[in-house]
Amino acid sequence: MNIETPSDFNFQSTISGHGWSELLPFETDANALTLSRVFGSDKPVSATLSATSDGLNIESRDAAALEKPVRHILRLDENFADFYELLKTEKRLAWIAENNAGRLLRSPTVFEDLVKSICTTNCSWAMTKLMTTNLVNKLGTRTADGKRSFPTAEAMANQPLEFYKDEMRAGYRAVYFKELAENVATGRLNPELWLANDAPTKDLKREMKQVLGVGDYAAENLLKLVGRYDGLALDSWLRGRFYKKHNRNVKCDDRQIVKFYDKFGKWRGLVIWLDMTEKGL
DNA sequence: GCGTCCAGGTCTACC
DNA sequence: GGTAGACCTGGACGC
Repeated sequence: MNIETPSDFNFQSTISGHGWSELLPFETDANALTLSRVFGSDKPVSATLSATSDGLNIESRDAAALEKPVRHILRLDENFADFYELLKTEKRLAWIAENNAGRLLRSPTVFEDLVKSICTTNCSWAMTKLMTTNLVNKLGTRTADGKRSFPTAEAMANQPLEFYKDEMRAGYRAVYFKELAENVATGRLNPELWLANDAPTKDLKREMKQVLGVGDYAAENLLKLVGRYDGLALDSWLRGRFYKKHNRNVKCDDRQIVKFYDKFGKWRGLVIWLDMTEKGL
């Protein structure tokens, strides 16, 4: 099944724009230039996405039902015209609009992005991949072709604390996942509402930080994934890249980094991410 | 082989 | 509101 995509959509840029495509149930095929994953959990179905000359192909036994979640994860309905217009003020960032970069791959649910964001905190990327791989492979629903879905909050809530320590290898984060899953499964917390929340970003960020394990970095990363880019989501990796690219490889205060990107206003979080991930750095 | 450090931070106690 | 110290894990590194 083929679906239309915006004229400024770049499939490869979207799936390789950040590390999410490396985390199960996402899988990429560098040779075939495809993105695959299992959608849904009650009746999980596998799909493989690839760019075509006039849009995007969804290869799945239930492709029609997947158009909405596919549009969501690839941000096909998000408008980046203002962002590309703003970038015209800075010649060195022209490559972003030229490559139609900026759409950051996200999960079908905010819950999945929330769990994964916590998995990125205070550990190497290898550990993040290990934790998410363990979670999906040990708790996800298996499809007919042997793939696994991302587990539901209910499935996670049913697991004892030991699962997160001994099976997922989440260490001290175990209590975070257990509590989060129970809160979502019982309806005390509904992260999906953050997508349509029209409160000021600072208020939404404060709400996100109510979740145990979510601090400034994780909250600002989540804000980007729900379409708000005014937080920088500074972490050690991003700081290191900034020092190298813009400060002669010398450490500096976060306030200097914030000041550097302040002129990009509500898009500053996206600008710093793209600036720091520019090829050749 | 062993010890130390650190990585895509956060929480709590304390001031 | 700002800061110090603790916190799981596993890979990299030096010895």
